[in-house]
Amino acid sequence: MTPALVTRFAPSPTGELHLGNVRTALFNWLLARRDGGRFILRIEDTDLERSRAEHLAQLLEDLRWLGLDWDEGPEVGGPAAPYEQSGRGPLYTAALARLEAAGRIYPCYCSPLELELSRKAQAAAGRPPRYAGTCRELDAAQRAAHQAAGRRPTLRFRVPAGRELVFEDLVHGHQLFRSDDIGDFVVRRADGGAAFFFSNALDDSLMGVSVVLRGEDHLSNTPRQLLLLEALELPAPRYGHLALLVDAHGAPLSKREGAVSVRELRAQGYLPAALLNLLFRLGHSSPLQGLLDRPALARGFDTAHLGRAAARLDPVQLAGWQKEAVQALSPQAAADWLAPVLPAGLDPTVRAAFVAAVRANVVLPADAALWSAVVFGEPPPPDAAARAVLQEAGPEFFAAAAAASLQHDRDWSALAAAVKSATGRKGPALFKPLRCALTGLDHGPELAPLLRLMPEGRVHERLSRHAR
RNA sequence: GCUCCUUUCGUCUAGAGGCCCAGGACAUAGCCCUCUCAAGGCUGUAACACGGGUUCGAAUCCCGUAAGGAGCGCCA
Repeated sequence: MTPALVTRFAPSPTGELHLGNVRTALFNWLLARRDGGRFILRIEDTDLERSRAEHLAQLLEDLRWLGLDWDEGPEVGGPAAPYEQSGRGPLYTAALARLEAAGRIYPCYCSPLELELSRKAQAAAGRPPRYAGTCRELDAAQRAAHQAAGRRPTLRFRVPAGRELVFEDLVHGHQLFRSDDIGDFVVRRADGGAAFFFSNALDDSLMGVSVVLRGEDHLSNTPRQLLLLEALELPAPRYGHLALLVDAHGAPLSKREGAVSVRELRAQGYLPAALLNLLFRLGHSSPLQGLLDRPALARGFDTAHLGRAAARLDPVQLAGWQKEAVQALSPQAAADWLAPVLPAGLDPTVRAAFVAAVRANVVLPADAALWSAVVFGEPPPPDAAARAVLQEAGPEFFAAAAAASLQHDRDWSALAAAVKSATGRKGPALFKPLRCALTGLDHGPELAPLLRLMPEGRVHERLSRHAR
């Protein structure tokens, strides 16, 4: 039997989840779901300084909102618990002891300042800024002297010389790196905490992760992790390095580009389906067209179709998927989605009618808020285009319209017919001024359903305003 | 600086030597529908970074160049 496919998402709770991370999570999730495998959520909170409990809570909530559920991880547990690295110290200590016994690591007493200076000197000499190996061959007496001086050492991995590290990347194919290009790296910090390369690779192996889809920024670090796992005699997962996501201007995604955090997008009213469908096609292609639900996305996911070039996050494409997602909402879901911008305590039947009338014109709830104001409250003052139309029609037109509206309140076709016979206007010359007077805009959803929902007398009031 | 990665319409991408004077989606333009807008339908504009090879034949293979990115951290 083939071993089950196990993927994972391993964020660190140091900030808000952004679309780049979500895409990584999504791809791993899709892969597991497609193959009936397991999806693990592991929290890399070894940086106590920056990891925050509220970030973790938000992270879990954001993932659940998106529908990316995990089979093992925080709040659900699993055979490899705990799933927060902050609770896995003993595992790291044990693995470090094995490396120590095998002579694969050594204490390094260099201070951050010394290392910084060393890197600068190397850069100035045109050499790669790598660890110089200062503490590599210290004898017992030298170590004792450093200890006596009160220095707290880091532990470094002794990178073997002359090795070629080879692996098959799921995205980039055959990869070859030379160990001679890699300096001895830190596996345990001076404060006793496990370093990223170490804990990350160890946990993947310990948790039985079989495929790791991660950002391309880890590609050239992969040989270190391979070396580590080899020294530990642990199996390595297969890696696939995803091209990075860049912002609308082609610059790397960063915190300063505000609108990419999931929380913000959610607050603006973007739907999970829109985000998921956009991300599914960023750096991944599929012959499948149109809006797909999560099971369909999973069925259509294929690592063979992961792209190698950086993908640009285009707000216009996001809006496109959002439109599709809005159109695909059930009437009830659409009503729930728009509820926050509608008057409180609105009759459910009225609410449903309003949502049905307006939804084709709505991308975000803020768009519906405008029509809500038009129907249930006070519309914004006419814009320039509407003012021009109002002026062209003139007060006599609206006097006739206002008079007609007394007989035909909230009945659009009857009202229009009456105004038509009273004024002789027809077509756009008839409808446009009425629309502008009623809504303040020269465009928008069909008027008939909108008028039916308005309070009694409101139509007359708005038409009268322009009768002078 | 060194190592590695990347480069097809505005954007996301298809394309794994002839099926490609390059296909789809979003955006955009026009038309239809229509009281307007949106939605929907139809039609159109628009791309192989550049230069050399290899080959009967290259978007696809090789080599350079350019541009962008990543890594080389006691950050994850």
